[in-house]
Amino acid sequence: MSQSPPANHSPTAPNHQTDTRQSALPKPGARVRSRRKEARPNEIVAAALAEFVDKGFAGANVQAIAKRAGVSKGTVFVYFETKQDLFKAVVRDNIAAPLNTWRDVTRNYRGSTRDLIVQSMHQWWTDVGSTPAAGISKLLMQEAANFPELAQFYQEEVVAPGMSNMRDILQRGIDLGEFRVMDLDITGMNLFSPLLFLAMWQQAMGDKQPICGPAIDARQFIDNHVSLMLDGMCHRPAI
Amino acid sequence: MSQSPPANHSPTAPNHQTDTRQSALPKPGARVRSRRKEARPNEIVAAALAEFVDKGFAGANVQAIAKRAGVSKGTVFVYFETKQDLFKAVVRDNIAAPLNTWRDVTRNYRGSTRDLIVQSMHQWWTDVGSTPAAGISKLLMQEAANFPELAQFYQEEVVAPGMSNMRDILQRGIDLGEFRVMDLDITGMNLFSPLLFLAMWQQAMGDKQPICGPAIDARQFIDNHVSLMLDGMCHRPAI
DNA sequence: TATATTATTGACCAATTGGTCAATAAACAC
DNA sequence: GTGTTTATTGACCAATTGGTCAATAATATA
Repeated sequence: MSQSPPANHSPTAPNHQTDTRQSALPKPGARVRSRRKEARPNEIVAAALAEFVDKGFAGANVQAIAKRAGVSKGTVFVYFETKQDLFKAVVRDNIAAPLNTWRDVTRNYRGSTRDLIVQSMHQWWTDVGSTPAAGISKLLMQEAANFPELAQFYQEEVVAPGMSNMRDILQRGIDLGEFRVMDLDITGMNLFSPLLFLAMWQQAMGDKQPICGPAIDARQFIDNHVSLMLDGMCHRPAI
Repeated sequence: MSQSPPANHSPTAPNHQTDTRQSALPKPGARVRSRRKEARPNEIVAAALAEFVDKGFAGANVQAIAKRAGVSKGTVFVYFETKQDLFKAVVRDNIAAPLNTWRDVTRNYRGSTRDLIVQSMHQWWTDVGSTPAAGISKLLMQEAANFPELAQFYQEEVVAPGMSNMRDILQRGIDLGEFRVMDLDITGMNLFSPLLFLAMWQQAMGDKQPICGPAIDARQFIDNHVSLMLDGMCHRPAI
């Protein structure tokens, strides 16, 4: 039996939990063939993220991914059985990390819920919305129908916890007497979706004039949005 | 020179302005070959919309599009020079119509701006957000980078007019003394993006539990959102 | 240094698919 | 009917590409 090469990957899902976003590509100067078994998966996943976000699943070219990772196409298939597996790894690896750090902001926060919301949103923008990881959202929006299991994974691992976090924040505001009572789920979506939309939009349009004229400034956008959502657009009598 | 077949298409852009969304597919019963020169482009565009929205540009299969349209692959290439041309036609044809009818609501409206906003948003949801045409947004979000000219077209023909309409509405509210002064562009985006997001989300996730648990009801979503944006989440003293 | 191990490679294969075109069948003119 | 026109077709081509695997070069070991 030709039980040939490294066969690193456990049957389905290799677990390289590392945040791939800033993993360096291999030094280009070196010998023609370099051996970097440990580092390979992350390098490949990082390269694949860029390619997939750029071209979508079907449009992405494995050879191009390999090139970005400084590796031959064969190597890619050593570490990932199929293009689909690679895609799944990309999604999985880029989803977990940011969310957890984001949720930590909510717990043991001392100030007003208004400030919590503002800070939490800025935090999210810094950690996710403005990073390549935001491309995952754009990507999944397109590919969800073709990868139902990934869609469900995303649902469970990102959407549900995210919504839960939003609910916690809103409930906190209600409990502290800051907010009036409202539907937590829908309000959470109303509150958060503009941010998500902006992130996806900027992923899609890049530096091309986003929405209109000058580029949207995320900080201004968030501050304005929170101000509207909390105080409303209508005139308010001075209290 | 073999100047062979129909050569219907003007060099670049055939102008079939019809709304393709409900154009019927050809009757399946009939002869094997039927000749329907006039109807073909719309049928093909309609079929292509579904396929492109489903699979994305690269993932879409021309043969599958042809099959959906009840036509052979060759016929598709009679009416559209390349797959890219077909894609452009799909985007162009599904963009123009809805927006105009939407803007008409704004002009000569008599009631309060609050009601105008509510009605306008429900209108948009009925005419666009809940229809297959909303898939175009999802589609462009993914393909914009690969079709810069289409992105610009979308920008000019949809985004800019849409934003302009939002500005008009907000300005109306300010002029009538209903709203406080605010940044029209950013507020317009804040106000509208949740709807766009919901439309794209439902396009992506279909009937799979959207966002959380039970399916989001668009009407409730819109009403809640408007209520928040106008009155705010914070307690208001009774006026 | 000599030998064994294994990560990496690139030539190769098979399947897919965008696109072509001569043949054909439907409509039309008479 | 007969002949002409033309919309439609499906076999076909060439290029692309996901995936394979024996050969190879980098280590590890002795």
